[in-house]
Amino acid sequence: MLQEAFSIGSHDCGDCPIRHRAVCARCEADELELLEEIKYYRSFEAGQTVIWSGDKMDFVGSVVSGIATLTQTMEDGRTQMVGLLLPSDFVGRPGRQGSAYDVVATTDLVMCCFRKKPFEQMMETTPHIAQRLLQMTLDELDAAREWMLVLGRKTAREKIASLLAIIARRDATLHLRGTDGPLVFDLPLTREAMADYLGLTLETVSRQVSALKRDGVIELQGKRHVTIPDFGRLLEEAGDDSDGGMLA
Amino acid sequence: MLQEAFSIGSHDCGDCPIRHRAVCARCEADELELLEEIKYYRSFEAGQTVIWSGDKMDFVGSVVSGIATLTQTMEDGRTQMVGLLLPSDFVGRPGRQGSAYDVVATTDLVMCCFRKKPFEQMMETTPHIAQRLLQMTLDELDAAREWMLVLGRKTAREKIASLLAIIARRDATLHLRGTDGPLVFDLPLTREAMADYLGLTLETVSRQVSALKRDGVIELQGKRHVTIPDFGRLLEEAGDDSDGGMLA
DNA sequence: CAGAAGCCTTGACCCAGATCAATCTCATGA
DNA sequence: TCATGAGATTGATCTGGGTCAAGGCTTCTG
Repeated sequence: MLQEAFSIGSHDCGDCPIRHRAVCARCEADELELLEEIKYYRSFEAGQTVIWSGDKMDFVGSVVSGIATLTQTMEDGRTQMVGLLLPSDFVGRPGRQGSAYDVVATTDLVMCCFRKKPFEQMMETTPHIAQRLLQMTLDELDAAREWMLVLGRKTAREKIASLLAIIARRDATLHLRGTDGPLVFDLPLTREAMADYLGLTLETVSRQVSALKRDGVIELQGKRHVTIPDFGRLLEEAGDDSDGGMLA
Repeated sequence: MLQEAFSIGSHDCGDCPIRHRAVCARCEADELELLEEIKYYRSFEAGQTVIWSGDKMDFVGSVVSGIATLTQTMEDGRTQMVGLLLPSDFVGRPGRQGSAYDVVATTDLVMCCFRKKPFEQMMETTPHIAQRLLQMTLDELDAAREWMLVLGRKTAREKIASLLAIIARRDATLHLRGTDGPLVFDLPLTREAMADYLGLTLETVSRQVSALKRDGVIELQGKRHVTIPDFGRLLEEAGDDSDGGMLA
């Protein structure tokens, strides 16, 4: 648990099959020592706002445990979720002033933070870190662009299926499982949060979830426990034979 | 013109008021010398595909002149534009294998390219470059996320206004003008391309452009020459008092 | 100059998803 | 135990934007 916090982001070290793990002793040893000195922890309760849009943001950091959402809001209240932060995800922009989004804790949340100034200085003396952050940011950019396709061109049913596929895949890789057998996981989002993610209303989300359940694409125990009997089928429903990279 | 090619991306050097310029002698002198040795040029005609989704991508580079689009396509043909590449924009992902999108030249296009391997080696020995790329990628990520709000939550009219605002602003800053007086520029996109950008059909784009014209928000000479008499009014129509950062 | 090919515009109609509203479920706690 | 309230579901109805279709405007080409 403590170990996780040493990571500055999702994992991707070449031949290592593990991605999205919060820690990998082999390739992060150097970062670990460097970051040790300037790090500290912050905890948030479910529902708490971690960062307000427009905040100064004097730190960067990564999620240790829990889930947070990244949202943008218009003056009239319309909101769009633009990212989901899961354990090992990085928050903040070295070299930039403020935040453009609200970051809200969806569950209880622990973050490992680094004061921004020292972190930036460290980036200059440790090229490895800048490159690592670049890789992570490129991944996020790919994910955001993939999501643009979902938002712009998919139907409500496809949107729901896409979101479920992404969460299911991420959950599976996080637990070092493949996507062959049935997948079981807990939905970390309310219907309303899903709607904000998908550019829909919560009623439409509810209807489409019910429809997917009725059609046997998913099974529900309660409102949050989801079973995907056939992941390939879900991908078809998502209109997506390729990868659902969001959160990747 | 040749000078522009030395740049590896949009400009942002602190107190310098110039952004989005392709070159800035002051702060890029070091990059210039380093990159000189491994760069070469490629030209494309309007309509040509620069990179196919899935290509190996053995180079990275930046746009010198002309415009290209970044698009994703579903198997059934639905397409979503996920980015617009204007002069000084960077293309490619150091450290990554292939491209996830199609890159298509919208106008005649000149790119300044660097073979990927040497470029990556150079990144390791020249931390400045990785950091610069990180800044650019963070900007792109912000832009992509801002666009997610447009795609997910805005009406057709607001979408059109948002796109026009973004192009107008980028055009103004590129020519070192403010956004106070009337803005005049050429639309670099067909109605169909706009539709692909906005997640709409070309008919809806046409209707809403006509409506904005009828309501005096924009003026049109021909189909492509646009005049924005009041930029603030346009931003209101976009549902957006803050910045339209896409392409920023 | 005529014809053709690309774009663009406009109209008529339709439907997926929004909106409005009622009800249900279930966890919490007095 | 029951009241409370936050989420979720479901139904009825409406509407913004999609779909289909018919021209219109330019720019090439022969």
